[in-house]
Amino acid sequence: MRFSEKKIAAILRRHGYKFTPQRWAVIQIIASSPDHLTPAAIYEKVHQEHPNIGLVTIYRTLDILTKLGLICELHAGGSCHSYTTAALEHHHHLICSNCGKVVDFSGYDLSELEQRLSRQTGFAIEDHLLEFAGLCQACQKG
Amino acid sequence: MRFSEKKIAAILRRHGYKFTPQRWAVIQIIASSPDHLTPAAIYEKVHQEHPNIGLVTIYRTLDILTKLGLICELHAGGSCHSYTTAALEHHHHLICSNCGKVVDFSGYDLSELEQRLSRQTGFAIEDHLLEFAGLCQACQKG
DNA sequence: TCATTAAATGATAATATTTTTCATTTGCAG
DNA sequence: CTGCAAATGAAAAATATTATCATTTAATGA
Repeated sequence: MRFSEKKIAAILRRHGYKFTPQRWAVIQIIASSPDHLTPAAIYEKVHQEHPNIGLVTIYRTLDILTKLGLICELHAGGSCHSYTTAALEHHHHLICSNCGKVVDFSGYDLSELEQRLSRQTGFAIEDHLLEFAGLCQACQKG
Repeated sequence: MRFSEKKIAAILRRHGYKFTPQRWAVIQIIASSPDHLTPAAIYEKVHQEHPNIGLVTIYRTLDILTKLGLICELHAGGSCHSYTTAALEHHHHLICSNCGKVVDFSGYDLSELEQRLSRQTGFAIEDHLLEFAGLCQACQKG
């Protein structure tokens, strides 16, 4: 588990959010899954342990956690609203288009390109998205 | 206009699709817009000139055009199901998160990184997604 | 520890988005 | 021109997302 309960609680509180069992449950489910999950899938999994939790809470929680950078939204590989746990440092993703497995990678620096684009286009670049999709080793054999 | 009617017709037919006025209308609307459009927005615009066209046809057409590479789906900048016209060569996107304007850029080669990742992870990489988001020059002033 | 309060929750309903189905129409190959 | 497979439009079904609001709860400070 990448994040301790205490750390998560602190991060939430620092930003004015409360640390609730529902939010903790969502984080745990996402962090313990090697692949990416849709809101519905997260709901189902969380629901097993916390039968009272509502889907709406899942949506609200996902919004907050994304904003805080505790989870990441994925886009490549045909998964438009799926979430995976966030690493502590800036990173990018490699996604299996068959089983959904997510591998983080970092150490690839886009800032030079970003500066070039900024200079050429006048854009004030705020964010970027870099994802690779393909078949993981296991799925290639299948 | 990047694509001539003849060229589009040929591409569609070559892949076993018919060249219909509806499809042509969708392509024209997307190609003539500097920003990216959601299916609903495309529907509205197309609907003005072709009042009989249905939203379903828009969805079906977008699927096909995406598959053929004639249009691109965008993801960054909070636009999850928006489309923009495709350039002929491989390229990436820079998107204004305020007005939605899309600027293509090319000449940035990710194949080295792709090979490195492939080697390190065993993935058979098939595709990638690289998008930048920020404020365009005009929107920075506003 | 306990009372207070603002934030969060769950239930429900409303909205928005996307897909299915199917009868009818149409592009286009022969 | 004709026949046929493919495409369309309309309606409905299925999904996904957001809004509303009464109730509950986490966190603060006495």
